[in-house]
Amino acid sequence: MSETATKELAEVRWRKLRDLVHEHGILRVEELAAELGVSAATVRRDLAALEASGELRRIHGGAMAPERCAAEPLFDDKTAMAAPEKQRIAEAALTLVGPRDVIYLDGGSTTVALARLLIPFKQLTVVTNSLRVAQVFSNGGPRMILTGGECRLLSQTFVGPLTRAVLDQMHLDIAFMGTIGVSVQQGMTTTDPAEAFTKEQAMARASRIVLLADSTKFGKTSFVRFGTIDQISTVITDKQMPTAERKAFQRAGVDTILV
Amino acid sequence: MSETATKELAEVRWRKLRDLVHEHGILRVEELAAELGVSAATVRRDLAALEASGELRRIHGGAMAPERCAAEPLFDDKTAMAAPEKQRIAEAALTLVGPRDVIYLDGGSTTVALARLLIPFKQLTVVTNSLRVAQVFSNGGPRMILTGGECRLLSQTFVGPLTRAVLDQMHLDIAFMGTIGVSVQQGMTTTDPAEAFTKEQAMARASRIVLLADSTKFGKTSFVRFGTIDQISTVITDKQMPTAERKAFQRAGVDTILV
DNA sequence: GCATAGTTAATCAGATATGCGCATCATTCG
DNA sequence: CGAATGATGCGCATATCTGATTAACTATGC
Repeated sequence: MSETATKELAEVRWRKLRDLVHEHGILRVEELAAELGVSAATVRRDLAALEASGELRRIHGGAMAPERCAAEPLFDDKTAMAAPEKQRIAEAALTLVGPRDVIYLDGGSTTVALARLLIPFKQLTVVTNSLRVAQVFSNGGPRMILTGGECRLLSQTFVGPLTRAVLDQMHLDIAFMGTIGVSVQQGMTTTDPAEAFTKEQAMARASRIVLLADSTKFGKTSFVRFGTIDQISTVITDKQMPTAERKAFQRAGVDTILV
Repeated sequence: MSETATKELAEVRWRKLRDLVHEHGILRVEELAAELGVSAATVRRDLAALEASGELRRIHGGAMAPERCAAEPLFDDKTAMAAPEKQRIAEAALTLVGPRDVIYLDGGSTTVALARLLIPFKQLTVVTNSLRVAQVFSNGGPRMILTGGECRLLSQTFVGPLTRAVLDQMHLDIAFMGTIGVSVQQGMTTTDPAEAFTKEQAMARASRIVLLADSTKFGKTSFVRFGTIDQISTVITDKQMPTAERKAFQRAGVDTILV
């Protein structure tokens, strides 16, 4: 309630911070510190808070506006440097695939890693809505079927009602799904309704649903739900998966593979 | 107050890297290092990360854009063959497109050339069954809808019955078609029945059908017919088009554009 | 088939950024 | 007035990034 104008309130600084990052797209910590007249430590604390509420994205040395990375062909919310976990998750996923299965590969960098491992298995049939996955197989590999639909640039996937017409006609042995967030209460969530619709279509056609999600995805909730955890047959993640979530998944009867 | 004294953030460098590779198609590590002002080791690390997320492909000595790395010999041979004519044909085709049209781009190198010209026209809707066309627009461009279907490696297109479900639901202002051969007697022919089926589906939905074919295609006949010349509204070709065919097309009421 | 040149992966050292604990300062409330 | 609460800044330990060096690998020529 007090109006001491000597030092601006934290809320005011946060607002400025949001605007600065929004305007410049990308800024380093020291620039923000100089602009706001506070120390780098404070800026880091602020950035941590704002990242937790999803208003920006922290990167080494600074911060980025989330819509800036949306404009770029970044199709994963996390930095590409988190690759080793994704690679191990993909390798574990490979063991679930039978030699002549029909499998679905959702969009996301983890499924791209899996796709690369699948190139030698020519007897497989891979259904996907991901342009990146299609590129992986464009030199040869399994039989590939693309769902079609409208291209969503951010995720490099084809989504929307048109997808349904294709997916309706097929049966899938395993659907390997990615997600933005997954939690016990909210299930699996993603940012785009059309994306969620297409994910639902694929999962509805699959005998088994396997969620590929590194541990940072757990407890997160995005905008649109596309499934609940009891739909999941198996989840493959890394050892940093929170213990609480782990127990909840066990209770829900979900096989959990930690890599 | 802006100074370039501080080193740019890694994210900025990645963005430049993506743009450079997409622009040049293929680049050496040392060229990238010089352009970005960092060491070759850093470039290699960046390339590894970007490859892991499928945004480019590494090759010995450098990196390639994904749309060029799928070096299907036949497809690229066709690209190299008569490239200047194809470019001029594409430029002529561009003049037929209205600002908010819904157009179909068939597979083939000429349609890829046209697609490149269409990138600035964000208000267009482009429907295609060509992976190459999809890759052209993957960094932004018109609204893009991919038909889906089974991937035919040789032509890098998606074909077959599944395509029908998607195409059935839409209307196209102009369908820009490629072909293997076209003759007055046999009409337009191609090598693959599934490919032909998909071409028929697209043409059936289009108000106008524009054939993009360099002069070497005339008089040739391939395996499967997918249309007759009286279905064609306009044909765009080069000045070496045989005179006999030219007259026959005129008699059939086909507009002929020679470039 | 071997040798050579060029390229890459692995490793280490230096620089920079980050997270955490603690001290300081301001504000609030008893 | 004094203690409690909370925000801020500083210093240090840790983590991450970058560049250089070297060994292993690959492609090409002979």
